[in-house]
Amino acid sequence: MRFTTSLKKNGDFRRVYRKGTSAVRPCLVVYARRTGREENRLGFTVTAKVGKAHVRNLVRRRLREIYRLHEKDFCPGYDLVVVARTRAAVAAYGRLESEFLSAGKELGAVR
RNA sequence: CGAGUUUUCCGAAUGGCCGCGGGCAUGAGCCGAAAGGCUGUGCGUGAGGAAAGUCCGGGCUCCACAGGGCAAGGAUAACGGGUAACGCCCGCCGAUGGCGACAUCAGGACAAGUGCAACAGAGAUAUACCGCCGCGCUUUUGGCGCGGUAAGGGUGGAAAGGCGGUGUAAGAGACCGCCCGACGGCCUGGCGACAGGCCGCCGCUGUAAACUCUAUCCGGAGCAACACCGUGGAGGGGGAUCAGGCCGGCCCGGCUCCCCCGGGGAGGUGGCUGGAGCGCUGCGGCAACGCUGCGCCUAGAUAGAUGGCCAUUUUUAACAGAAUCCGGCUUACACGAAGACUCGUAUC
RNA sequence: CGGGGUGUAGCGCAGUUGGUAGCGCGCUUGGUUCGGGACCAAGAGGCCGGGUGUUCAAGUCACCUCACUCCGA
Repeated sequence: MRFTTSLKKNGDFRRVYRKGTSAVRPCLVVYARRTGREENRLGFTVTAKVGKAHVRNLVRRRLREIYRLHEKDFCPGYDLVVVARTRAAVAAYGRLESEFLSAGKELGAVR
C-alpha cells in the first residue's frame, strides 16, 4: 500500500468519529474525514463483540485485502475508519467487498 | 466377526499469481556532514495442540525483611519415588463401580472438644407408644396403677453389632459358639502405606466439601515488572553584566542571554527469546525419569505480521491466533492413523 | 496482566446457621359496576445458568464450566 499509512492513535480515531461522515451497511460502518494530505490513513475497528481472536483477525485481514486490491480507486486525502459489525464474522469475502466499496462511494472517497 | 477398555500420534497436502512481519546480504536508487535511515532486489524464515481459561508451580525484575521464632491468613492431605518446583507425573496400598480389560476417589482425625440431624416416629444418643412379663386394686371374657424388659411392631438415611443357642417371670453380649468391626500387644512378609495370623479387651450413629484439631508448605507485587535515552515547558543553583536589548533619568533589581543540576509526562530503546530447548542412538530404572554421545537452531510483532483468487486430490474441513518465558492442570475439537488388552460367538 | 460481582416465575427482586422455594407488578377465572378503572376472592406459571461431587437431604456446601457485567495497572 504505497500511498496509505495506518491510523494508530485513539485520538485520531475519535476525531474521525466526531468530525467525519459515515455510511452504514449491514456488515460494516465506514467513517471518512477529508484531511487534504497527499496520502490516505486507514484504521480498522473490530471489537470483541464480533468474535474471538482468530475471527477478528480474519475479518481485519479481509478488509485490509479489499482496500489493497482497490487502492487505486480511492481518492487521496482521507482518514478512513472501518468498523466491523457482528454480521461481518460470518459474511463472505464478496459481500464485504461490495459493501465496503458502495459505502466508500457514498462518502465520495471512491471514484 | 461383534461389543468394549486403554495409550500414543496427526491437527489436510501440492502447485500458480497478487500481498504482509522479522532476519541476513546488497558494486542499485534517494536523503544525510557522519552514524545511519527509506525504497528496491536476492536468499532464507514466520502461530498451537490446545497459542484459550488464567487454576497451580517456577525462572526473571522491583519492593520489604536481610538472623530466628510466634501469631494471623491461605494451600495441601494414604505410602514410596520422579522433578528446579508443584495441588503435576509414575508406581503401589486401600475403598467403590464393572463378568473383565479397566475406571474413579478433597483417601488424615467425629474412639479430643463444640455444633447440626427437618419431616416421620414412642424414642435421635437415649427413649417404654403398642406389645410381653410380674405384683397390687377392681365393677373380673375386661379395666386401672406400680415395676421389669429392648426379643416382636411401625417410622426413618441412621433405632445401638448379625445368626443360632443357653438362660429367664418375660428379656437382654448377661453367658456360649461362629461371623463382622474398632483398639492394644506379639509374630510373619514388605523400604513403606498395608496384608495375613494369634492373644487380650470392647460393640462406640452420621456429618469435618460444619467449627475445629494434627502434619507439611507459603514475604508481596507483577514485563503496562524493571532499566536506559528523553525535544519542549515548570523549578533550583551559578556566571556575565568592562558584550547587547527591554522596564528606567542613573544605581540596585527583574526579564532576556550562557552554563550546570533536576524528577521525569508524550515518544523511543533494551527487557525479547539459545532454553530446566528439540530430535536420534545407547545405558540404568517396572515406570515417571535420569545419564552419555551425535546432530539441529525453530516467530519475536507494538493498532499488533499467514490473507485474496484459482487448479488437483478427498466435501463446503473441526476447535481455534504467540505478546515475558518455561513445567503442569482444565476446557474446546472435524476426518483419521498405530499399538496393547478384555468379553462373547464361530472355526482350527 | 491482576481482582471482584451477578445469573431464582413473563419483568423487577427476596431467600445465612443445608430441611416442602417466596414478594411486588403482570396473566387467567369469578365477584362488584349500566360499562370500564380501582377494589375483593380464587388460581396458573419454576429441572434456582449448565455439569460433577459431598450429604439421609443442595437454590444454599465444594470443584469444573458458560454467559453477562464492573474495577485497577
